[in-house]
Amino acid sequence: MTLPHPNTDQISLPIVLGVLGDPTRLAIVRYLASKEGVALNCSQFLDLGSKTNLSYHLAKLREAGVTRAEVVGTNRMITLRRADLDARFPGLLDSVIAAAGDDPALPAVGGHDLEMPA
Amino acid sequence: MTLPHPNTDQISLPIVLGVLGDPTRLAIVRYLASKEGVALNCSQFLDLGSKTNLSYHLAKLREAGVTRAEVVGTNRMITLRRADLDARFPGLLDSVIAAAGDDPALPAVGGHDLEMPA
DNA sequence: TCCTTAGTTCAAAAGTTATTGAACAATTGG
DNA sequence: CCAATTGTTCAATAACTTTTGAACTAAGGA
Repeated sequence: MTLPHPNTDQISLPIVLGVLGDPTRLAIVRYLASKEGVALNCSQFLDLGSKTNLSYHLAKLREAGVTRAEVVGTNRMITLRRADLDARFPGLLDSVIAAAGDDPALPAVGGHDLEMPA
Repeated sequence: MTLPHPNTDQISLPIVLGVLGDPTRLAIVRYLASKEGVALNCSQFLDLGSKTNLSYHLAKLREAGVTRAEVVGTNRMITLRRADLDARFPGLLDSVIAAAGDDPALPAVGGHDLEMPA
């Protein structure tokens, strides 16, 4: 009952960039980064799309090696693979997240501000 | 006879990431970065695809704001918009180029090594 | 056991992107 | 002017991506 993830050395730059080049997925990553250390389940992201659609986007992120999904009961607890991404592409994730933080055109999760925890 | 380019403030993060999430375009950017300061014309990239196909990819890069194309006679002299990208997304281009430099799976231009000028 | 919750899978539809060749335009040099 | 060079545009096609709803699985609680 574990989901498939690429090893760190299998993470591919063009695939990661392509996966992040979608506003919904960028919003997911941005939100995960703002809640680093906290594992979130899929329903936290329902603002960004339908359940089916999120399942699709979260699978893309997982298969690209951007996120990790752990099965806990009926939940998938999702985290950013920050250490793996930093090891493979130093500075990339930070600059993407910083750039995304400045962008008012990107969708956001919840009504809640990204900086303040609920 | 000038080609359309976005202003610096119109450069969009998801569009830039999406555009860089293609091996051919990543190779173009990597090669431009290795020849920074030098303006290249399209035929320098013919290793990466047909003339038509390169015209397509170079247009994508230009429209995303990643490159600048200046019309000089029948040539388009192409440069990286490094200063604009650095201003808009600090650190992003550097980390992408550094990561791409490590990746043996990416296509390369010419037989020539990226580090040594011809 | 039955119901609910969480999420996946499947197939279809819609939309987008990449690649190709043929035709075209603009400039340069003879 | 004529031909060569450089690159674009167009239409077609192929391939991929995104989105949807309906059906499904698996775990947990009453």
